[in-house]
Amino acid sequence: MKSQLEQLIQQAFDQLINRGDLDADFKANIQIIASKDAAQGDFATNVAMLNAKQAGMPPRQLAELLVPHMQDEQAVHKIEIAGPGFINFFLQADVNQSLVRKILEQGERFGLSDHGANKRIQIEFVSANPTGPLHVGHGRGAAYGATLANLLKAVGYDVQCEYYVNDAGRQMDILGTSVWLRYLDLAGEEIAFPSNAYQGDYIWDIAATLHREQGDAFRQPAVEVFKGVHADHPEGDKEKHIDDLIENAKALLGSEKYREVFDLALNTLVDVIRKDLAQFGVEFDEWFSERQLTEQGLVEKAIQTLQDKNRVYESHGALWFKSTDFGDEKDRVVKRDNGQTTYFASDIAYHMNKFDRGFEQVINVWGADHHGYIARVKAALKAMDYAPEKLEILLVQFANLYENGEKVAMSTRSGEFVTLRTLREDVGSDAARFFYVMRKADQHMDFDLNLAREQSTDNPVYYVQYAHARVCSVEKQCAEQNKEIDFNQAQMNKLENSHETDLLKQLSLYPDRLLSAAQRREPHIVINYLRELAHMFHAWYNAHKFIVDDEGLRNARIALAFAVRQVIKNGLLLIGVSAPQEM
RNA sequence: GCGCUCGUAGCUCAGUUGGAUAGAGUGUUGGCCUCCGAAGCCAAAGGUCGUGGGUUCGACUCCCGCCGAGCGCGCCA
Repeated sequence: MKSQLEQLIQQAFDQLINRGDLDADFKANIQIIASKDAAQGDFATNVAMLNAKQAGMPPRQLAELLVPHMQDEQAVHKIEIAGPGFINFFLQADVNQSLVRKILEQGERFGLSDHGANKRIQIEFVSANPTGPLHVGHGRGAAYGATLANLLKAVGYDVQCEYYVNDAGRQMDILGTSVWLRYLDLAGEEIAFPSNAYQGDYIWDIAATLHREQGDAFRQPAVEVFKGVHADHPEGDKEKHIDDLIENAKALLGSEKYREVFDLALNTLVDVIRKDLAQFGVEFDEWFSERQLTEQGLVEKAIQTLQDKNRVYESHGALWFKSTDFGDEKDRVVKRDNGQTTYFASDIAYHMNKFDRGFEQVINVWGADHHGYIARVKAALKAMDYAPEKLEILLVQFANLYENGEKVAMSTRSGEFVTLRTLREDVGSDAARFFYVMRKADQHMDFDLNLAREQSTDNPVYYVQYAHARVCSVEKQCAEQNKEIDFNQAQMNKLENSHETDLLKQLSLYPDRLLSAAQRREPHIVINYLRELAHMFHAWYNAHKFIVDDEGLRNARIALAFAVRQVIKNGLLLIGVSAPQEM
């Protein structure tokens, strides 16, 4: 409807230009909004004000000139000029009535569009280090990313979901060594477990697997393991302590066995993460390995490319990328003085690789604590002559958990964190997905556990789901009362009370809201829409009986109720929440 | 100190990218089941949109200062 009105307005401007009322090079700026108040029609435009200056006349005068040229649109019943120069459109009543049939025909396809023109777009999200199970902070990124991916698919993009597995680097060495130390403990060695190692119980589990499958094959005497190792905290430096242990582990085990322990830990955790996400309704098309970048020489290639373009220099034995030339606040090391490439170097190679794989648009969903990296990654792309605007970095703020009015304290390293699994088992997948996406992603949010758990009126998830279940219940009632549902008998023009016209209008807005949510990367728009729709439905349900004797009215109302149910289901599906028949 | 994000009802948050009288949920108060599911509905009350300037027909929205909050500023990942 909006685009039809847009055309109508453009035509009116064209005619004014033809008549000479406006200059030939006049370019109209057109905006249309859905009116909030029924007194202001169904849609309104502010074109008269927006273009008044360019037209060289007051807004109201421009509006008076435009309106006579907007008469030949069937769907429009009445056009009014109001206030400082708003033009309000009142639609014919039957415009939205025919919409109900359209929704019922299109079913799950209602609301979808081909706006994205099948453009290839990649969205990378979660990408948590596989050093432990996912926690509730990752959950928000997972829910947000998955919903955004669904939205982009819904409006016609060819979407690929990717998880970047950080399976290289020091953190992973700490993980492998943590497992090995626990294993040594199980094998009977006296082990003082480092304060900086991973403390969680899952480390014990992996160690136990290793011990069960390999017996003492990986055992080394504790004296050797701790030989020449710096003291741990608080007497010494915990970072040096763990680094020394890693060195000893590599030396004592040899590269092959070390890799075995490392891979066991890695694979176990990636598997745990994958299953966690799957049970949360989040699936990835690709699990992209960081290690693979190094092994295939892509990191070296990236650095070489920068070198060829003269974007790097040496200083203090390290290799620096001159990112300040591209908007970063300081230059960054890509290769350390010990010859190792940095995480940032991998990231450059990774992003090059994304575009080399042919994606026209790339989206990264990052935790907000990473916002400092945006400038340097974009700088790298610029330096490589890739278009930095094709990389979109969306930030997700952390969610603070609240229970009984108190903030739940969390810290990853100490092992005191609430896992995503725990949350899901606690409040349920539906509530978790709904709550995470309910708030704008770049805002801090308070996640109220008590509320999410609650199966009551307070909980907005149930509120929306309940509307869906209620319609299902009406359908059942019809069967029980032997009232056959026959939409051919429906007299849609009998839907004339304000609840019904409000609902019809709300339904008509769905495709537009979906598009807007996708374009703005703001899935919470869909949730707000569904809450509004559910509220209008509940109000209607309370005010009017659907199963009435008048066959024409009864079928019309049931048709409308079914349309509402369909749209609620479609919307819930997008955010990964179920639409139950009963609850 | 510098940078990023933010400040809207007692609380949690929206506000259609600058539009008409700033909204919803929750909480408080009071109503609505002989009726298709009360996990619902209706009503009241609650605001100097942190603050002071600026831009214009028009500002919660854009610009600047100040106050306050969170995050980031490694040859870690």
